[in-house]
Amino acid sequence: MKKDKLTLKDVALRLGVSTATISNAFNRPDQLSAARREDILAQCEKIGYTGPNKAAQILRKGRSNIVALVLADSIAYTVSDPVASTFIKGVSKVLQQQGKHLLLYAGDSASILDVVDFVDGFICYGAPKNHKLAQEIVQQSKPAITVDFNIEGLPSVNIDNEQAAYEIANQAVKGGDHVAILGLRLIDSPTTCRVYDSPLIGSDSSISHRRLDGYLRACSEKGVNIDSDWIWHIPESDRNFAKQAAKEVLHSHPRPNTVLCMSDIIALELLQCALTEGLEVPQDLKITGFDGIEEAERTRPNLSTVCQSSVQKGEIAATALLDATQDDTLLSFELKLGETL
Amino acid sequence: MKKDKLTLKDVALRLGVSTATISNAFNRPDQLSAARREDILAQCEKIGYTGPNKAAQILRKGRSNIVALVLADSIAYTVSDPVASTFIKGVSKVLQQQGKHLLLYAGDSASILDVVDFVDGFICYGAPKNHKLAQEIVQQSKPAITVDFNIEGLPSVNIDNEQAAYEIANQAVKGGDHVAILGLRLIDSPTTCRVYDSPLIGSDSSISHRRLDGYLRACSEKGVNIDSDWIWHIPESDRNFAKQAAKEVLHSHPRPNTVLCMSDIIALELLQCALTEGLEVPQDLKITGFDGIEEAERTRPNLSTVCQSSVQKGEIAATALLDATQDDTLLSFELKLGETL
DNA sequence: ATTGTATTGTTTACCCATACAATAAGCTAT
DNA sequence: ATAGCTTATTGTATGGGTAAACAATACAAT
Repeated sequence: MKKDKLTLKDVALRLGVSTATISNAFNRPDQLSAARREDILAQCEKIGYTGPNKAAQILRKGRSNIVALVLADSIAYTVSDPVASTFIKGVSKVLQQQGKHLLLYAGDSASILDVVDFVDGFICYGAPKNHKLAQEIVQQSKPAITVDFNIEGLPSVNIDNEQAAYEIANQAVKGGDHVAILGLRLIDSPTTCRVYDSPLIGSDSSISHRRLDGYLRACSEKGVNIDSDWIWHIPESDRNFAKQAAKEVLHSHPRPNTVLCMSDIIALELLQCALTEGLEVPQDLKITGFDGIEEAERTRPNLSTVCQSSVQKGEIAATALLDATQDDTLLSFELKLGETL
Repeated sequence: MKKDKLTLKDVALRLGVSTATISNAFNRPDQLSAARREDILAQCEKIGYTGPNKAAQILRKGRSNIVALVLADSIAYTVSDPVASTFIKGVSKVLQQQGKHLLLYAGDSASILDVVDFVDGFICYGAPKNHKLAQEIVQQSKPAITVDFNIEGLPSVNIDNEQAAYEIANQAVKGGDHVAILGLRLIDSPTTCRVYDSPLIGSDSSISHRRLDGYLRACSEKGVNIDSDWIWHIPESDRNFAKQAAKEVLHSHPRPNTVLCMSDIIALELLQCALTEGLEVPQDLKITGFDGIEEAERTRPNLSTVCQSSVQKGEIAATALLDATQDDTLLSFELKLGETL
């Protein structure tokens, strides 16, 4: 079934040429005559040598063609998140075109040390749960790029979250409305809860902060005040957490008539809860989402939300990484005004 | 920001011990005294040596802690498929527990040659589009395991698709019903179409064949005949392809009153089309799915389907791979009788 | 004092290939 | 024929580390 793998040396011996020549035949066509090169490749094919050992190449060349995608959370969580998996889609498309491979790296891992020596670069999607991880990545000399968050020293790809949140809130909120916000990762709590006076987590540039700022700016302009009692914290964009928050909002007194949600998943859960409880949307309750996932278009009523192209984000991020771009990229977004307003 | 990376040799020189000792301090605690080991590790920490270079370790040890997950299709497609991404969830959970890393590998790639030298093993999820790929993997001496398909020479993880299909069909089909089947990857066509007399693709053990066999057995037992005109081919479990097939079925004459779908995605598209067209489910149309995805529980009416735990499948596959299990694993399934029957 | 046995640390060969300098061969111009 | 220049090929140092064989030391038992 399997003979012990041939090495470059074996082959060189067998063909009576130097190892350098075999290596050149595979890697640097300009270093030898075309005739000999073809001859060598043909012979290799015949004896079953499929090319230089990749592990050795990684060591010698210092390049593996592997790009690590560092996710905000666990892999398990990420692949089931429609926004994140769409992002991966974009990334993988570009990587495949460029002959690169994709290593998924959980953002709650202890350290990147066990891959940093061989991966060609890092794409960091969303602030890793483990802050140390982000720090480690900055320290490295490997190319790296961040998406949906910023960290001093690395280029980033993002939309203007503050502006996007402002614009959608602007569409949703009317003077005199009673507004609640269902936020993502606002405070340091593993469970869904109202924010109250808890200190906000994450840097000021985190997307949640930016979105919150945008929401508040829009409300403020309409003369609507939002007390932190009416801001909910949801630990991750998970349906169950979202559902719990949704129920709390709907059962709170007085019930808000407008709810700004920091993700479509959250908004859809809220929508479903509201319908189940017999509320009329948008008459009794206006809802906005964020992201523009496909599912949000299929619901009845369909969701009003901020659409950003996660696929494009992935493509841009991967391209920028491979090109070693140093500048931040600001992507566009657009509002989708659906039937929940 | 970054000093040139320290090597084991540098450190050995600096600490005045041999490289082997430093290596042992990191890898084989039993090879030196605890005191010295701690001293060395402390010193390393102090001078900023974080441990042996992983690229070199991969070459020398012949092990990388990277497992390649070879997907049936492109990565882009796979991550957006609920079944596949749930599977990844299971795989990644186990790998992370074991300190392994996950490399996503597209099943339509040209070859595995560019990773085979360094990955520790392969998990093949669904028959790769590129048949050569599967062949290559069998040829390797690396551990490998297949999921949702079989290939001579590799252990597999699967459910009894024939029996599962038989049982759900058995619940759905009554004597005198007019039954259609919406099948997945049955023939060699890139578009949705009726099967007619086209030759079936894939081996006899492919899940689609097994499911088809199960459906037909159940129908046959009820005295229901299904002509191949009433079997549709859908090239992949994609919503658009599914929708197209759904429409064709609903507009065909005479319209079937029972449709057996080889995936929940297909079934849900059919359900939505049917409702949109004003049909009553299940009065006018009975529908069965396959897989048991979450979304199928949330629809109204919710779907009758075969539930298999993709997470578990992933866990089992990863575990079996790491344990180098050689036996096939047959997982259980269960019927969920929802409101579409 | 001598031998035997653990324990600890070092030497050395090896993992597999690539980059670069050096050599050899072929050719032109004088 | 010789110097000078290309082009094709090879020798060798290097990438960073590990495993197995080996040497050295410490200590107990004889």
